[in-house]
Amino acid sequence: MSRKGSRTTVPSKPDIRTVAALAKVSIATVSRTINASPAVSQKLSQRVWQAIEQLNYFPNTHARSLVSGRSRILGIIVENITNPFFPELIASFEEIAVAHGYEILVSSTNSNADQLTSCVRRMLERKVEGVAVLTFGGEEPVLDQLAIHNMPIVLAEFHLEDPKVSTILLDYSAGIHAAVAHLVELGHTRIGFLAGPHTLHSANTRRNAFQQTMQEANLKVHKDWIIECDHTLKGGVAGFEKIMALENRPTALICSNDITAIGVLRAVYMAGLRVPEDLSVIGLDDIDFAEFTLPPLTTIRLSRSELAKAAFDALRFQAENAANSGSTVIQREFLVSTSLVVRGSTAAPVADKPNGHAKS
Amino acid sequence: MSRKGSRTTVPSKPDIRTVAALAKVSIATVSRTINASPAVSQKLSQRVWQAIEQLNYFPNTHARSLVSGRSRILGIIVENITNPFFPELIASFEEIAVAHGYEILVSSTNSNADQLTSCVRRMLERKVEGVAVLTFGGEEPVLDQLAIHNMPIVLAEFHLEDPKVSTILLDYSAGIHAAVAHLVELGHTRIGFLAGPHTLHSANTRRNAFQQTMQEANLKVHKDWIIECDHTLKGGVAGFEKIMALENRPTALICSNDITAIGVLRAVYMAGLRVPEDLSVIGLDDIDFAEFTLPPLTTIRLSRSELAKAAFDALRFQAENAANSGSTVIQREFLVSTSLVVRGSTAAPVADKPNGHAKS
DNA sequence: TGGAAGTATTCATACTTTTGCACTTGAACA
DNA sequence: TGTTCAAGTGCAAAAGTATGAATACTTCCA
Repeated sequence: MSRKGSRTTVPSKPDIRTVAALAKVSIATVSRTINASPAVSQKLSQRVWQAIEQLNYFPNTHARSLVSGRSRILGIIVENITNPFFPELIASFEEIAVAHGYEILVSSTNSNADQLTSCVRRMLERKVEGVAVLTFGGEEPVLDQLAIHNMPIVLAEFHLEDPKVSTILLDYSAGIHAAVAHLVELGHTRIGFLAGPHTLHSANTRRNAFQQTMQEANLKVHKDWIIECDHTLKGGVAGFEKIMALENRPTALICSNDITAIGVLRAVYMAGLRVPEDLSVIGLDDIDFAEFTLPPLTTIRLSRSELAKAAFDALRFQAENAANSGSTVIQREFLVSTSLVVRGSTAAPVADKPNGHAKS
Repeated sequence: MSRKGSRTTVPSKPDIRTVAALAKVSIATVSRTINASPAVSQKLSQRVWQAIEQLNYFPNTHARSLVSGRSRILGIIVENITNPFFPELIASFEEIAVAHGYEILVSSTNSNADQLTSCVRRMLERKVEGVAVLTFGGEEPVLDQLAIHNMPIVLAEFHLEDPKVSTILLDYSAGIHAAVAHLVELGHTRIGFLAGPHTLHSANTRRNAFQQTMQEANLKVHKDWIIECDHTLKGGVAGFEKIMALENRPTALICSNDITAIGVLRAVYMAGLRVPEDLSVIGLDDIDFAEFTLPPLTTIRLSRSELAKAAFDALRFQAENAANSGSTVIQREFLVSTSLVVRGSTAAPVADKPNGHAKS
């Protein structure tokens, strides 16, 4: 309705010109003031800021991005926002990003290739300055789309030979090592592992870390004691049923994620057995909920905030470097560690019979 | 580095000019083609689309928003993304928005006024076309910021007299009515309610709905049986402890949200009692997790997808109306209903003693 | 007082797209 | 053949900001 110049009754949408007029300077000076350019004198700067506040002005980000080529938006793609692991991650990522003046664009793929394609496309359209792909799946193919456009990317647990791609390595060994040590200390030697789907990088890394740790501890891992589940509650239930079907059962179970462990908790209860008396259970992730299960879950903590920070740093290094015509060598590998949180789902095994009916 | 004209080896970032050149038309025609203007002939349209695909071109959204004044971004502000209620809501909202060509900006306030201010500001800066404020809290003051800028807003359970503000009413009565009927049918007459904090609109509406339903069912509600909690797991535990401290206890408990109910489940177990034998428990929300508690939680379902749809519709009506110089009257009130989901946390009360030790 | 040497400010252009208006073209009609 | 009209295209001016180059203003010294 009202074009420029018709600043009528409503004080709506002041632009940089309005500010310039009020402060009696040129728009260039206003722009430099806002961007804290050292080329503007104290005196003027003050006058300009005063005008800005008086008008309640803020710059139009679209115009800014258009001319500067920088959107100050970061993308974060997760597998499924409904999985309690991710909201915490997103929250941390948002907090850090906002603190550094970035906006974030969240998208979940639901492990669906089409959705991934769609959100990669949308991020490209919005000209994000970098994308954190924290799906833990094997979506490399689609990532090419991003790489082609020379977009900074950060991946978890997957390495890609491209100068714009950074990697976050999750060091499970510390946490798993502590978990095994904890179980051994309690007297366990028969320790099983409920693995995640072999299509997930993270699941494989976790399983490998477990096997290596057990080897180092000189503990034999029975083949039947490593069971592939699907990282869901139902998967945990199914996994435990497979354990129950065994002649020769483990007395402790480490699960590839907390959700699976909670499924096991449920299944044990339904089978009329008890955790931790009849079976010790350890999860992985330490989602918020782990503290409130029955019994509270002993678990290997994977810090979402550390992960988020690593992802943000990786992206920022790239973005900032790109902005400064950059050719400096930048850090492209980040490490996030894990640790054990002992709660109520682990205890000493019953002495003799290893199949859970010992006490009777 | 490379200004316009230097389209070198790399086929990066084709712009509308590139397309126009390849299709041998003016950029205006390209623009009209993309925006499906009827003024462009079939023949040219085809040629243009071919060029677009060949170049893998997509328009610069920043330039678009700058000139058109429409960002095609919607904001959604939630209280805490870590609360399992919200991710589902966000996921639904995102799905609908993306399907309609909108992008979404998510932000959580963590019930912190500063954070709310900050994210309102950011949304204003990014020129979102509307904001869904689904915090269920009492943040009216800050909303002025949005209203001042003539921003379409949709609120849950709160009415604001502003033509740009729409409201979603949550109809708890259906669900609560069914819940009470279900309990009565099982034989309960002594029904308590664990309310949420009185500072939350939603908590008040829920409590009121409960009281009214009870009145209609001719059931007396003992004052002590309505206890204010804080919608957290710990709140549920604390609430149950207050119930236990009573001489005269209810045999069934309806909780203002699922998290509280899960806290009760835990507290009951710790007290050496059992759900549902010693106490029937009903939640509200039906978060994903409710299905997997021990026992599975009977709860009043509040459909997140319906809520998301209502929020999106409200915003779209406003945005579209604003875009078309609009003066048509638009719908500004939306209703979302609730329903009962019966699972394992409800059963007939024990016959005599109402204090949970009946069986002994 | 004239001018050099900085420093502070403004000018002008660029970023990419949309859109009102003007123009071309060909057909229909007198 | 000349005129009118409509449909289809193109031209050019926005939109709000950033920034290199050019100019105006200091300050200081000879």
